[in-house]
Amino acid sequence: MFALVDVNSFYTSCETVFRPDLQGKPVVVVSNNDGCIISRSAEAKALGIKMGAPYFKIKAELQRQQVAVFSSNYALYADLSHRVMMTLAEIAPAVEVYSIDEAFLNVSGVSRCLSLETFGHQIRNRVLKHTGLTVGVGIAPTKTLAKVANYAAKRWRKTGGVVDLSDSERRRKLLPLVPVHEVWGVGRRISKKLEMLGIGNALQLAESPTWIIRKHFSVVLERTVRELRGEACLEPEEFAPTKQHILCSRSFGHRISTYEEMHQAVCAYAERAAEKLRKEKQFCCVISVFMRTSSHAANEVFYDPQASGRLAVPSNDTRDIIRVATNALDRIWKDGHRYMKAGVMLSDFYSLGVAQLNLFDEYQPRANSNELMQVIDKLNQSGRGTVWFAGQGIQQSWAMKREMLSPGYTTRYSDLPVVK
DNA sequence: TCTGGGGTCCTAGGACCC
DNA sequence: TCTGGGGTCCTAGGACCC
Repeated sequence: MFALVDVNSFYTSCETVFRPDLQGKPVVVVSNNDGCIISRSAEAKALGIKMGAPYFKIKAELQRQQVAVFSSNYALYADLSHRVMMTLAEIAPAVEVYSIDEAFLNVSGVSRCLSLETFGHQIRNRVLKHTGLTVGVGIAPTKTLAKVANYAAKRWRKTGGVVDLSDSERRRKLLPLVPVHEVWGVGRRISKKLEMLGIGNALQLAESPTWIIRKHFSVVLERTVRELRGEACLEPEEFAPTKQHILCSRSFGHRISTYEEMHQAVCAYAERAAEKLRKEKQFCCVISVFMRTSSHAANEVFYDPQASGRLAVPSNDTRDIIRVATNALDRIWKDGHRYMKAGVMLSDFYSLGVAQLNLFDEYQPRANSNELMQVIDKLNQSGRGTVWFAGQGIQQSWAMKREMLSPGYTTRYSDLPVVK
């Protein structure tokens, strides 16, 4: 039995926890670079503000409606997320963190002690008390059904934020009320196709013959259908699987047209990617770099090249990653464009000890690499950027825009809230 | 002027092997 | 008239998730 717990309007809720004056008011959070809307409070949703709307297009309207706007403050969200997950870990037998604001709990066996619904309310109360955040809880025998239950818990007030779908009769009543595009794993394209086949709600999807699904779609949707019927296809995951790729990419605060600036950005992203790689305790062989101009600029040529390079020996040393990344950049750089974004991707990972050394390898791993990287990571641990490689520059005129950033309430001493 | 940043999995098609 | 049968690996692209 699974419980899916997720925080209501996570990013905006994080902001209002520290701004009680904004509770009950329309609040939104915009993406990196103050690009588009990525989180809305219930009041903002009620005003009809759309998810993903470009901020610059609706700025005037937001002002008129007196909507509070915040730049993304990931340091804050990550910290509150961690607190939520720790709280869940105290109550539940097993917690699988699924995203920054969601976790699947394995609640098998709980019903022997107390009703699952009661358990759901205990979770809500505890998280609210510890973090000031409100969660929804959906309980069911499969992950997909737990998602459906969670949707219902949010959608209908009278549920009190907890829905238990362990009873199959209750599922038969609820599933027809759930539009097919709200089902986990059914996105825009698939829901459109399903609707053309006359499948409009979750019950109709659950009752579709498997061969029809396989004829028109892939095994992924077949699994979804089985899960909706109550047949578990997705296991609880005890350990987070190791990543296949690590990507660091950003849009720039303004368009870049000089090689120097691009070189700095690629160095900075390579450095950050290497840091993530070390955090995963992995080593990589392949480093790719991409950059692109705006796809929205109608009268400019769209240019989005990509190049990659390979290390002979797997490494997670920032110096190796930067060397290959800048080398790849040199192969794709072209003057005369206004670039809006770039990124560095790492792939082909190896764990410590399993790397295959090249028989004729003349590059031996760098001496003391491990120790040096450890020192750097430790220095940068609290508040990024204590030490860095020269390549990424000091000024960083291209750095992303975050003009409405809230304080680091829980991650920075100087920003601690003061009670007067 | 101005449109995020991460990830996953699956499939099809091509190159290549015997 | 007519050209096997079975694989693997890689890549690009498409779908989805948050």
